[in-house]
Amino acid sequence: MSTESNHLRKAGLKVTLPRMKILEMLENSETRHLSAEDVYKSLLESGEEIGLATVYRVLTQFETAGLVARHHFEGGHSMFELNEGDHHDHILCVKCGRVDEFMDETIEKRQRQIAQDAGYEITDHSLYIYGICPDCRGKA
Amino acid sequence: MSTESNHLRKAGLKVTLPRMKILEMLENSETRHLSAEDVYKSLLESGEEIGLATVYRVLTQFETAGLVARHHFEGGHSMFELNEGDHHDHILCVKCGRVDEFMDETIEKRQRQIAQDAGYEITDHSLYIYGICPDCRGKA
DNA sequence: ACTACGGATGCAAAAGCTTCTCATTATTAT
DNA sequence: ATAATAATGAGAAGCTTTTGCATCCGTAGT
Ligand SMILES: [Mn+2]
Ligand SMILES: [Mn+2]
Ligand SMILES: [Zn+2]
Ligand SMILES: [Zn+2]
Repeated sequence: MSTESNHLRKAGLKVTLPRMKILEMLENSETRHLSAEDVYKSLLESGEEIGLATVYRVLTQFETAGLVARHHFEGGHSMFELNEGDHHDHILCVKCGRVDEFMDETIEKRQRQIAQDAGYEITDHSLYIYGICPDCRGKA
Repeated sequence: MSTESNHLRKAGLKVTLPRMKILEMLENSETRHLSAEDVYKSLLESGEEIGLATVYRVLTQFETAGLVARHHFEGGHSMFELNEGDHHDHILCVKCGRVDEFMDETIEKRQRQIAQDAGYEITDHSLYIYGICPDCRGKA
């Protein structure tokens, strides 16, 4: 029993070839953050004939199961990353699309306080910092 | 010369009826945060025959001119609000869609520090807190 | 006030991303 | 192995947003 099959079973999902391949893709990808299209194309390149609709369905199921996190970076389309349990936020380069991660307990704490002050029961939050990355700052 | 026409002229935009009406709509709307569709429908209801494409074009021009701010709340579509000069972030109710605003200098400061530490030249940021608002917490 | 020009508008078509439909196929429990 | 049930693939459809193009309008100059 591979680790992947166990993850799927634990999530209450049948172990199918598309789900296994997509999970492997997310685990082994160079870039942690992938669009559905990215996953689909990478699978095609590695010879797997998996439909785009299936990629979308499976990623949504993974999200529901807590296996992946979905992000809405600027540009409209969803980006997915493997959920390794640790919450973090993102800082993105507007020139080259690079994505870095960070976690700041001061910010997290202030957010909880702000929600409380406003009378909200907080369920989630998203914080994106946009800028020009070190590599892109050099180039004209 | 109305205030609106001056705003438009100052932004280098011709004073046209659609632009005037859209600007008025943003100024007088009950809810500060509107989608393009919201603006379009409200204009129809008040008897103005303005095309949806024009609403989108004008809102984008207003954004470029700094007259409005565009936000990407969860759900995908863009939301617009009049830019009153003051930066602020948002806390939204996932039940009823209510939107509240806040500004926290501690968070702003930490964001600048995080960008600097990562070597990024910060250009922008977006922070959304999601939760259940005071009104919705009572109801089952 | 009249003209001429360039920009603005409206409509319909198209684009881009995502979801849905449905016939076919694969997985799981027995 | 079989039956019951869920998953898949292909394409159609859905939504928001953008674009092409003919027509219209605002503006600057007369
Ligand atoms: Mn991440
Ligand atoms: Mn606001
Ligand atoms: Zn970069
Ligand atoms: Zn609410």
